[in-house]
Amino acid sequence: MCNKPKYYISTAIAYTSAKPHIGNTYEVVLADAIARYKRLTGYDVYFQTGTDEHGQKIEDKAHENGMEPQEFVDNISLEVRRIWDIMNTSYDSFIRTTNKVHEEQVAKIFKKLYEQGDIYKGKYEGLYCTPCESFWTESQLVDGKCPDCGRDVKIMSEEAYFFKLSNYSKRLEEYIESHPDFIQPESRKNEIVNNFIKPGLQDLCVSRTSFKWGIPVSFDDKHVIYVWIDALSNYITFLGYDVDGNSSENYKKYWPADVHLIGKDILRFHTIYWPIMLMALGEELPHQIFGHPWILFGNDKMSKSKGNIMYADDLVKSFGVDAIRYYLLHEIPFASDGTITYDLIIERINSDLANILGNLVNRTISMTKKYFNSEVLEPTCKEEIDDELINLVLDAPKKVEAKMNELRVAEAIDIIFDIFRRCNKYIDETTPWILAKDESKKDRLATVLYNLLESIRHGAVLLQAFLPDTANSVFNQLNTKNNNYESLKDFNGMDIGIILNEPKPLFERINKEEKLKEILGESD
RNA sequence: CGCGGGGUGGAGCAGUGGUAGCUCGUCGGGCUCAUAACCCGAAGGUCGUUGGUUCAAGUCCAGCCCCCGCAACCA
Repeated sequence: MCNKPKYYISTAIAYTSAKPHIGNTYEVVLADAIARYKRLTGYDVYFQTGTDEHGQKIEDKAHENGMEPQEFVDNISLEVRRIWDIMNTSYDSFIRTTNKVHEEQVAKIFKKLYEQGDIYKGKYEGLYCTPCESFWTESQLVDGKCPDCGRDVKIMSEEAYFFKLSNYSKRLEEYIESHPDFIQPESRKNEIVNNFIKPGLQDLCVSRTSFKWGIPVSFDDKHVIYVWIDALSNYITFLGYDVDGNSSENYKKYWPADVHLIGKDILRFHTIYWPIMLMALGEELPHQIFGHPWILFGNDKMSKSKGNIMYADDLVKSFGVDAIRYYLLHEIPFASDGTITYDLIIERINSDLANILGNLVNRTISMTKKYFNSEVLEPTCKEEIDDELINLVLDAPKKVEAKMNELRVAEAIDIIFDIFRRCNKYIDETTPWILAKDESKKDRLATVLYNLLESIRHGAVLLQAFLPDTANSVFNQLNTKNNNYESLKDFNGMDIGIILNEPKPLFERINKEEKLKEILGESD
C-alpha cells in the first residue's frame, strides 16, 4: 500500500463570548467541504476546529450571567460544537484553549520566546475609555471619543510584555514574496504587505494585567498571556507540538498546515504574528492562509445591535442541512462579501436543488420503474448523441479538481450541476417516453436510462464532498454502494440487473409566501 | 496625493486585444417521464466617464467620478 499524501486544514477557533451566527458557521462548512473533497480524492486529512475560551470579554460575560468563566465557556463551547454537528461537519478534532496540555505548551512557548529575547517587558500605552475598560487606537475613535459610549478617552499605560516583531519582518516579507499563494485572496496580500510590513512592524503586546481569565505568564504571575500567543498556538499544540523537542508523530506527520481558513478580519494575525511566532520557534510555516469574505444580511453586516443575525440551527430547522450547506458553499463569492436572505435561500432551493437536481433524479428513477420495473439493464444500443453527455460527465472530475485546488468551491459545485443540467437536456433530446411506445426501441430506451442513471451516480460521487446527506440519498435510491472516486474514470459503475429503490423527492419545492410567513411568524 | 480591490443587460457574476457570455428572473413556444418541474427561443447591455495607443479595446495607457476593503492589538 502506498502512503496517502497528508492534508491539514483548520478553521479559526470560535470565540466563546456568544453563540456563533451563520457567518461564523460558514467558515466551518467551507472547511468541511474542502476536507471532504480531499478525503474523497485520496488524502489523509486532518481537519481541526474548536473554541477560543480566554480573555476579558469572556470574563465579563460570565460574571454578567452570574457564572464562573469556566462554566460559561463550557456551555458555549458545547453550543458551538452542537451547531457544527448540525451542519454535518466532519472535523477530526474539536479543540478548546482551556485544555491543560494546550495551556502548558502555551506557557512554555511564552517562556522560550522570552528567554531567547523575542519577548521583552515594556509598557503598553494607549487611549483608554475607563467606563468601557477598553483601549482604542486613534483611528478607531469617533470625533476623538470612545466609539462605544461616546465619552472622552485618556492616555493610559500599563506594564506589559511585547513581542519584538521587527527582528523577523525582513524574513517575513521575503517569505510572502517568494510564496505567491501564501495569502489568499491576493488582494489581501497587498493590504498586509503595504499597510503593515513595509512601513515597519510595531511590537505586539502579548500580555495583560487587567484581567485574570487567561494562561498565566509562568515567571510573572501578575500577567496573563494575551490572545495571540494563546489562540494561534492551537494549530500546533493540539497536534502534539512540544517546545522541548518531544513533538508527537502526529505533529511530524501533519504540520505544517496546508490551509488555515479564517475570516478576513483576522488575516493580519495569521499572516504576520503567526508566521513570526513560528519562525521564532524554528518551525515551518503553513502553506496558505485563506481569508474568506463575510456574509451580509441583505446589504448589512450582521450584528446584535441591528437584530439581523441568522443562526445556522434555525435555518437548518426551516430548510434542512444540505439546503443551507448548498447556499453557503455556492452563493458566497470567492473574494467579496456575499448576501443571505430568506428570499434568496428559497429561490436557490427551488431552482437548483428541487428543479435541476431533485426533479432529475425523480423523473429518471420513475421512468426506470415505469418502463422496466426499476431494473437497470445493459446499455447495448449506443448512439452518437450519447457521447456529448458521457464526455461531459467523464471530464467533470478534473475540472472540479482544478477549481478545488484554488479553493473555488462555488465554481466546483457549478461543474457538478452542469452534469445534472446536461442530463435534463439529454432527456429531451432522447425522449424516452416516445421510445417506450415502440417495442422495437426497448434496447435504446434501456441505454438512455442507463446513461442517465450512471451520470447521476457520477454527479453524486462528486457531490459527497458538498452535500453528503443528499449524495447518500441518491446512492440509496440508485441502490448502489459504488461511491468511490476511482469509479469516475469509467462509465460503467451502475451494475446491470440491480433493482432501483422507490423514487423519493430529494428536495421539496418551497412556496415562498407560505414559508416566509411561517419563519417570520415564528421569530416574532 | 496613505495602500489595495471594483464599477459589464432587472439581480448576481465570467470575460487580461479580434463576432459581449453564464446563472437567476421576465416574456413566448415545445414536451408530458417528472416535484406546475424539464427543453427551446426571445427581449434586455453605447461593458462608470473623458481622452489616448492600435487595423482592432470591456480587455492596454492617462485623467476624472462613484462604491468597497485595509490603515495595528478587534477571533
